[in-house]
Amino acid sequence: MNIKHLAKELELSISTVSKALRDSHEISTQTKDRVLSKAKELNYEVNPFASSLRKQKSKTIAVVIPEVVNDFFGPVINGIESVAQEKGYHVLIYLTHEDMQKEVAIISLLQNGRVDGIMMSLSEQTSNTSHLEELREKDIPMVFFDRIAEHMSVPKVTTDDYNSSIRATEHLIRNGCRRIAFLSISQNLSISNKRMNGYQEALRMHKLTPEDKLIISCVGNDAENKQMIRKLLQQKDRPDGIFASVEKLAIATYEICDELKLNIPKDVKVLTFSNSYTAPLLNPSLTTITQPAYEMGRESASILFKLVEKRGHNFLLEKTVLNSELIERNSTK
Amino acid sequence: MNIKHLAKELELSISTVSKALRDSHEISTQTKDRVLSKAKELNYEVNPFASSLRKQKSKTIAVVIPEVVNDFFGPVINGIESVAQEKGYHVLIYLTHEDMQKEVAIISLLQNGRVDGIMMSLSEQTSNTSHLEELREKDIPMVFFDRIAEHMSVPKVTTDDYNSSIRATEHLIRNGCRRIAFLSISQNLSISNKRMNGYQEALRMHKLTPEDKLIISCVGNDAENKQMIRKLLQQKDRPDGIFASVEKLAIATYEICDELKLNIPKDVKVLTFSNSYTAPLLNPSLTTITQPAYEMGRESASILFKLVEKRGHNFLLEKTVLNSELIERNSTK
DNA sequence: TTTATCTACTACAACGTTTTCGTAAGTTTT
DNA sequence: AAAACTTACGAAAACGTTGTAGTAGATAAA
Repeated sequence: MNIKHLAKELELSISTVSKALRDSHEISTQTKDRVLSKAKELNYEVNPFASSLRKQKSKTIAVVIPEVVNDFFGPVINGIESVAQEKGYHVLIYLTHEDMQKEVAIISLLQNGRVDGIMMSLSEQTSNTSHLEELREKDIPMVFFDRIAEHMSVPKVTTDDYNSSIRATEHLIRNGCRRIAFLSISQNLSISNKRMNGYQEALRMHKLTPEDKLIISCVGNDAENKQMIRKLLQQKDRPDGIFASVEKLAIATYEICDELKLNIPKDVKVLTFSNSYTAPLLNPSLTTITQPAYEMGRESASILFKLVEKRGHNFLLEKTVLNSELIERNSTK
Repeated sequence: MNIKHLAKELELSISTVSKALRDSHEISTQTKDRVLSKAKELNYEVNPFASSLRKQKSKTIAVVIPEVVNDFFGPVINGIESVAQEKGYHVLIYLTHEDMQKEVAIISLLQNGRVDGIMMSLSEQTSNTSHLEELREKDIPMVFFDRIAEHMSVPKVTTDDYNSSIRATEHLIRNGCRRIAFLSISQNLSISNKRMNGYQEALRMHKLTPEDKLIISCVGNDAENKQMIRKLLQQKDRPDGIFASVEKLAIATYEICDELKLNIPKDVKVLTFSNSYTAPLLNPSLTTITQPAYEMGRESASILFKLVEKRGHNFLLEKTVLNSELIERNSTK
């Protein structure tokens, strides 16, 4: 079933049918009705490739993210997908698995017009962005969210990582912590640095001197990270507070505390960025900084569609910052 | 940059260039080398729409699932994506949000050849499958996973829901439960029914009579479901064991127990199907039946690709069953 | 030497749309 | 009544590939 067949059935030209289907003013109402009903009868559907080829538009966007097994990216995708569904767009998903090589390969797949726009969140390992600059030259609209490339002139949607980290650190200080460790992930990642800067600033504001050895760079696999946390907590002058920059490090901390028979929050208070809905049910319930993940997906997708639908909107090159929420629970009591 | 331009630069015909790019034996090695290096130099990439239009293949599959904010579908997508990446396929994602109307709309989008194959898991609300039969007629390869349509002759990948439910129920009985409630989701869903049947069979095997009022159908929203669980646990002859068929109902149960000051596992033991990695950290740690989600994604994607790549493989119309694991923790001690 | 077989290329017709440019009627304006 | 416009349609040229069929020229077989 193609438009040619449909046209023959209707004894009309292909052009007329095409125009009728797209509700052109050049076609009379009766003809449109005839065409539409015949199309439904034969259940004709336009061929997306022919259409995309001709119009040079794919009605598709790509979402490039590190992983999906994660309480943050899940709701983000949800938000993106909901906007896409409203706008009649399709969503391709690509996972980098925190691997820069994979990220480069994926970006190179997207150079050829397969998608009208790209939403992305960088991998932990991404240390330079030349692959993205290259994409930039092809003029494919793009939006960064959460894990952004700070220096690129592309719209960015983030949360208030710096400020919420200050608030979180102050919360720990207020609840009695004096030696607070920070579990960081990649130093490539803007969010990791922002969060760390907030942590350090809060310490300074409260006359506590930031110590380098209290900043643990957890860039390895799960087992390696756990070993670093174990070492940290086995020291004689172990920290009395732990600020994890991502959820998986807080989970690891819980496991290590269990192993070392350290009581949370008595021996050490724990707090993390997390969107897990099981945080309130953990033992003890976990204090979190929770990001508006769904809204972030919706917001960044909306920006992308504005960019896609009318080019040259350079005034959109701003940064959108959404606020995270500090939810105090028993792990910092 | 298209193949025409590239051909002109090389002073070759379009056909020659096309064949050289696709490593045809008709082209000499020197010419191939020239073409490849020139293509790289001008960074030419083949237009996917022209190619798909001509070849009637999209190198794309669709994944249609109820939601993504969920510890089960996350790893499944991961598995699917990893196979797709190996095979050079693209992955479109569509969320039904457990809404049959949306599912129908999405399926109708996929009728037109946009994808070479479809992987799907039904929505809770899907009560009939006529929209899928229609798709079946178009001869688009399809694989069901987890939430399958039992009666359709399409390859299906599931876990051993019936058997693992028997094991889980027996575990509760062995640990002293005599009045075990089952929290079911949609009665449309094969998995829900299988799980319930396993539960009932285990009761019978142990001479416990299944009671209808101990089967709670949680088909509403979160608040409604909680209300049903609250009512269940407020009865004078409340159950001493709860078997939740999905994780969200176990979480709700935890919350209600907290509210009603009921101790898990002393007052009531709780067990659920779940893939949450925080289950061991909950208060108390949660006994789960854990499905091999990642493997399920990989397995079903592999089957789909076999179907896509060589049609007529009707011997693949089997059902693949993977085994879930019962992980005993403190909520059933 | 003639005929058959390769080798390495090219021309061209699809694939199914969309859109520009015509153009016959019919309608309105002068 | 001629000129100018509208209305409703159709022809045909893209969009960028791929694969079939064809063809020179070279080599091998008869």
